Amino acid sequence: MPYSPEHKVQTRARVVESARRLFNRHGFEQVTIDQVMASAGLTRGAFYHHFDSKDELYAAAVASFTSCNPFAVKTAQSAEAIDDPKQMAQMLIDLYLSDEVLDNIDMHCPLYALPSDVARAGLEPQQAYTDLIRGMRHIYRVALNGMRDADRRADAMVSLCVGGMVLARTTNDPELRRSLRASARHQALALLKTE
Amino acid sequence: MPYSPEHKVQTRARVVESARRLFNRHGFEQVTIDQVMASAGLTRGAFYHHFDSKDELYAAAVASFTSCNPFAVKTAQSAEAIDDPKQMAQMLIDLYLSDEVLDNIDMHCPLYALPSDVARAGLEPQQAYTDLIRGMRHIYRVALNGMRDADRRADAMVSLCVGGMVLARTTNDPELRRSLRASARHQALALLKTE
DNA sequence: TGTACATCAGTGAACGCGCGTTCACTGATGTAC
DNA sequence: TGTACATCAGTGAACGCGCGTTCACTGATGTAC
Repeated sequence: MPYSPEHKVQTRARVVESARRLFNRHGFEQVTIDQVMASAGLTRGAFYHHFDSKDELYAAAVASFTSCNPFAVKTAQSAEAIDDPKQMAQMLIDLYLSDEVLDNIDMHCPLYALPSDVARAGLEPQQAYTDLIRGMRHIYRVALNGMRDADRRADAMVSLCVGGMVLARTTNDPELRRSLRASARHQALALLKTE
Repeated sequence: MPYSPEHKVQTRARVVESARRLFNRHGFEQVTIDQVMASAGLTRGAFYHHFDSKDELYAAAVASFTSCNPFAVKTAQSAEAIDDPKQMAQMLIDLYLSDEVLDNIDMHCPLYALPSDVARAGLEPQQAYTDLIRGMRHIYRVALNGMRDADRRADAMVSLCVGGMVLARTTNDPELRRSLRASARHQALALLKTE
């Protein structure tokens, strides 16, 4: 029994994490297996000891979005236990649309990092995205609990956050990048607070 | 002087239109020159009589977004002349987030059809996107003319429309697709109407 | 404790296909006479 | 009006590179004795 049983598991996790980062930055199709393996400190050939195909790597990377994404469902699950869900939602909105996150691609949420890639991809990535969206919405629903139109407002807050960041990433005009996110943030916070 | 002078111009336009449609549907990198030319009723070799490279085709296709996009700047330019800008904005919101448009990929606005592609692309596509965003925002600004927070609200309306459609395209859950767009629509209309 | 062994993660050369690009050619068209 | 010609849009075979995948191998590791 060569190598400890966790050895392979850890290596695989390292490969998936490299893939997740590279996919987030460059998109699925633009990233090669060589790049992923090199980024994990390995060479091409080892890849097929861990995955049957590149498609299987998509699935694994996308599955890891849920747990790796800094804004993800994890947070959603503990949202109800937190002292002040409203304050938590406010922090999430501020962080999500912040300069700090926009300027650091590795922190980008997959929801705006590769939406058109996922729209064209298979069922598994779309399922993972569905979970992400529901998780984010859940945080806002908890924060709005009992208020008028809570569900509808939570939906709109998700669209505002993701829409603001998607658009900011597609334009090279600094003022437009700033303005869109500031307005999305302001409106999302207004939906959180009024009445 | 073989062929009429417009012959080449028309052929080129046909190629660009094929490219625009295919890019909108599959993304930049997933579409081959063979596909574009076949879709325009030509063969591979003719491509290089019209373009120096595939990159030049991106630029041409993206430049054509502005004029071809069913929601684009064209409309924006005439918005001020229209009888009721508010009604026009409402129609745009309803159409933009409608089932009819979601179910017909060729009608999809590039803003949500290939945002992550453009975020990774060069300056020209991003410039074309900047124009599209400004054009859409302009319609809403005109509609909100004189109202409190008009600019901020117009920004938020753009993020809501694009965000709602981006998210709807990434999930395969019918109820989530419906809910996100309905809420975005409701909230955008509320921003248009209140006070 | 030390040594031979079995296992299997990792290596890197090789293969084959697809796609962007090139190029020698064909043939449809407008013009000159 | 009819015919020879020049032009150049369009053709399709060929090239070369990159990338996903395969495969025979190497060598690091834990185990048995």
